Amino acid sequence: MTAMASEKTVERLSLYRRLLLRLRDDGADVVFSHQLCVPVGVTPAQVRRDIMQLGCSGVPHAGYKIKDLLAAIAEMLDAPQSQRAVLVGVGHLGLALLTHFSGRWRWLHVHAAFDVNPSKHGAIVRGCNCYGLDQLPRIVREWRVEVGVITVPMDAAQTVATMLCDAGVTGLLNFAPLRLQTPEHVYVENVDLTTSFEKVAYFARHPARLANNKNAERDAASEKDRADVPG
Amino acid sequence: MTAMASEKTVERLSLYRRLLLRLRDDGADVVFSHQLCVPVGVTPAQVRRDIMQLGCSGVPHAGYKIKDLLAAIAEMLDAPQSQRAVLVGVGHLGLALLTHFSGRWRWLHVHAAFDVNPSKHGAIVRGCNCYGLDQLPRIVREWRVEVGVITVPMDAAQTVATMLCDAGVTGLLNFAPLRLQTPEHVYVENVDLTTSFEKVAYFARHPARLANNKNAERDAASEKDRADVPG
DNA sequence: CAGAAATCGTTTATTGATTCACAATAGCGG
DNA sequence: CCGCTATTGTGAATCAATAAACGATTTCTG
Ligand SMILES: NC(=O)c1ccc[n+]([C@@H]2O[C@H](COP(=O)([O-])OP(=O)(O)OC[C@H]3O[C@@H](n4cnc5c(N)ncnc54)[C@H](O)[C@@H]3O)[C@@H](O)[C@H]2O)c1
Ligand SMILES: NC(=O)c1ccc[n+]([C@@H]2O[C@H](COP(=O)([O-])OP(=O)(O)OC[C@H]3O[C@@H](n4cnc5c(N)ncnc54)[C@H](O)[C@@H]3O)[C@@H](O)[C@H]2O)c1
Repeated sequence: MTAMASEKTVERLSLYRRLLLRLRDDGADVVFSHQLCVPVGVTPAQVRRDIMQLGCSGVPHAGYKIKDLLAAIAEMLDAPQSQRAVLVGVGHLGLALLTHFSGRWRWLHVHAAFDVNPSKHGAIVRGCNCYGLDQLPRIVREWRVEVGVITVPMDAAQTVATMLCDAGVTGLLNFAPLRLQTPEHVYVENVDLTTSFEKVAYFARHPARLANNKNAERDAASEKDRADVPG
Repeated sequence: MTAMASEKTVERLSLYRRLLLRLRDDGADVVFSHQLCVPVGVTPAQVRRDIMQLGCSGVPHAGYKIKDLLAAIAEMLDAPQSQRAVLVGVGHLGLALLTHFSGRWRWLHVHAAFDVNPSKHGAIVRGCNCYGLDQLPRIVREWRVEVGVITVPMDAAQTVATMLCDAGVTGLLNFAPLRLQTPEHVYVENVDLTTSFEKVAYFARHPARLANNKNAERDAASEKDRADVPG
């Protein structure tokens, strides 16, 4: 059915979804491409193209049905049955993530957490226990866990990543400030807060703005997407 | 002197620096482009190009002086004197960030934190106090704070962003799951953990890998950069 | 000292994503 | 029922980022 989406496309779909959910809760049934483009920071054409890739069709003067879009995005992004993740490193950051994400989604469940520190073992948040690292391979294998979240200190990150990959995960969300060496088939998403911080500091100091999602506002406001036929 | 760097370039420079610091601490004096490219996930040519933009020169066969590179990166990324940031929303995530980042850099100081909840007011971490929101405009203005970190719940994020922009910050690091509306001249870096999570889940489910920094390993290993002259 | 090997600097191509442009289409008002 | 307008769908053009290519340069080795 739908072909493989690119990283950028997946990012936008995630944003569209959150926006659509809010619109739906506000009572809207349909939406136009120029409504979606502003908060995501792209042009209406980009939105239409993304929706096309989803396999959805709109109606020229009537827009897209929000229900259809949500269903199509869910089919693309969410696991058909259910998908499990584990988190390793129940420190400041790990605990914040667990608190925030546990039980938030039906289709992606944070199944367990791990830490070397025995004082962290036991129940952490509802539906998620913390174990010693020795339990990791068994639990990941038994529950067919596909996603690993790494929130251990830098020095331990590579070891943990290797354990997770060996145990069979195929996706890693890495918060440690280094690039992990992983097998070819494992997808790694690095959330590098140090880099993000340095980026903001740099651009905050430089008044000349990069294309910073700002141009889209203008585009949508004046709806430049339509051909302004010359002559 | 050095021209404005692109977002991607700044990201790579941040990574180069951390790598170079480790190499230096291990006693190295010089480095080759193919050593830097692997952990950053690019080709040697890209590394050379970045270094060129820094205004540094290497010596064929002898590599680049690590000291020079670090100095050039610091000149590009770090504020000449000192730069201040504030954080708004001392919850799980905010506290994790404060603990991690406070006092970590000479050139970028987390000067203060803010929260609506009075129980959070007072000293949080060494060198960083927490105040009520009413103090925000005054402190940001008086200390010429340039960077604001937003870790409040989604519903409060836009209000906080507006306050910060009005008070004069020119860069925002936003952890709330929405796109902020800000004046033209303010740079916003969104750290969208929900999207990151959904991305990993998606690609973990899809064995066909995207260009995921993996090809660079091969390139560097076999040093394909050199012309393999045909005939 | 000469020739080989490695590495840099830079120009040129490639790639992939985004935007533009506009024909096709459907609602809407008279 | 008929133009009129707003909006979609999509091929072509543009753009930015990356990789390839290769001559120039320097060290190293015999
Ligand atoms: N907290 C932040 O705001 C922040 C910002 C940027 C980067 N990071 C990175 O995120 C990671 C975690 O940061 P943090 O602030 O939560 O650190 P933290 O010290 O609060 O927590 C680390 C946790 O990992 C556990 N741990 C240590 N070694 C382990 C191992 N081998 N296996 C399993 N668990 C182990 C520790 O017991 C601790 O509970 C670090 O790599 C840090 O560089 C954090
Ligand atoms: N914690 C995570 O792992 C995580 C993950 C994804 C996204 N986020 C986002 O990060 C933000 C913070 O998450 P959190 O887990 O730290 O939440 P939290 O509830 O633990 O902390 C929020 C803090 O903000 C304060 N606050 C509320 N309204 C405020 C206002 N108007 N002005 C100043 N302070 C205010 C609260 O008192 C609280 O201390 C949220 O937007 C959340 O969606 C967090």
